[in-house]
Amino acid sequence: MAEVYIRVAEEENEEPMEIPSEDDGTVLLSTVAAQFPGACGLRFRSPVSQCMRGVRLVEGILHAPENGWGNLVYVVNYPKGMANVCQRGDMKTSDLIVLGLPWKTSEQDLKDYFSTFGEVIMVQVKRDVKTGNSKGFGFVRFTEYETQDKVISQRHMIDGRWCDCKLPNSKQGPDEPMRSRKVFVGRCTEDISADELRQFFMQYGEVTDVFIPKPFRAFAFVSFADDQVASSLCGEDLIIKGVSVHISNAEPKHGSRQMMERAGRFGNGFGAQGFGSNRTGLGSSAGSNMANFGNFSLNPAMMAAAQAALQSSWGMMGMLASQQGQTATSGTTSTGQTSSTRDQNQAYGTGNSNYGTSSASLGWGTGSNSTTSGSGFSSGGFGSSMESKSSGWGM
DNA sequence: GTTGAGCGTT
Repeated sequence: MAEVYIRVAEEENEEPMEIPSEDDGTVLLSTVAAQFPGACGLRFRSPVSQCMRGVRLVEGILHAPENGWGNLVYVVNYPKGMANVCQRGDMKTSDLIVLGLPWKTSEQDLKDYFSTFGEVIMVQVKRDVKTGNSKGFGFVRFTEYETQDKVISQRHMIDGRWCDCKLPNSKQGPDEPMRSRKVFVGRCTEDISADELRQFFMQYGEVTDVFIPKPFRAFAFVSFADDQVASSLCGEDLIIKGVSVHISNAEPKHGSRQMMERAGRFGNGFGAQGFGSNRTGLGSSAGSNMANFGNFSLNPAMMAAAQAALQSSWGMMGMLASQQGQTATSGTTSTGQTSSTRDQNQAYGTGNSNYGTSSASLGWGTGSNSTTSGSGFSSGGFGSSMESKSSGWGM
């Protein structure tokens, strides 16, 4: 079957957009989502029953109804609660970090490249102060928010290497609740590509990042725009390309700096000792069921509540934050997928597909509570535990 | 083979 175009619209009566099918007549959900970000499926009104019908979706692939796609208008489905949620961020531009630059790339190169997207107001290549050598990353800022959005949503071939542009850690939503939007995908096989993972998981909600370690290690990470989507999948065994993968919560990445910064803002050295201890939940050490943090302690009731709320350590941080009457902050910075390791020099966009975060300009609820402060917990007792090795919460 | 790179001297 040859490629055809099918008509897709946001609503039944809106003007449809034509999107292409694959050679075999199926349509990729990712193709739909490219035009309708966040889409998780399609439906159409059956000429026979006059009812809305869902289009069959298997692992990211939409299959035509019995008599082909025809001339019907297909309506986009969004994960529940997701329609129209998108655009509420403040539409201001901010610096974007550009990761993966070739050593040789200059600021002029950057400017030349990014100017093809829109007006550039700043570029930087970060260099070693002594040697003047590029550190392999830089920053760029655009005039138009639209441009920024576009640039974030795709990968970039700059001087022969694939680069990712994203919001820098310092700009990442400070008011986001501290819940993980990322899941761990265990038992992956090598033939499951990042591309396929994205297409597959898209059916549950907007996917913002896919990470597959290289070399192959039989697991992956998938990030969603919505933490509820992530947590709803945890514990499930899903079949992808006939492979049963296991979904669990992503543990805090070791050695993440932004979380340590965050933890600092809570006015104490939390991140480390007690809560950090992975897998087992609260690492309340031995003996008493009073977890002791220096001269601050949690009573058993709090511990119980925490235990209960605890799918991942995130719950705990959230709880602690709300104890202080604050919204917890998230340290999420999905590390974008960058293909090669630096020194395998130029694995030029090798097959390994990686994505920058998708456009997801999910507004970080503007303003509101300040993240500083910390009255609640300061107590001088354990600020020092910061350097403990379990202290990375950043994702 | 079940837990990930890299984030800014102002």
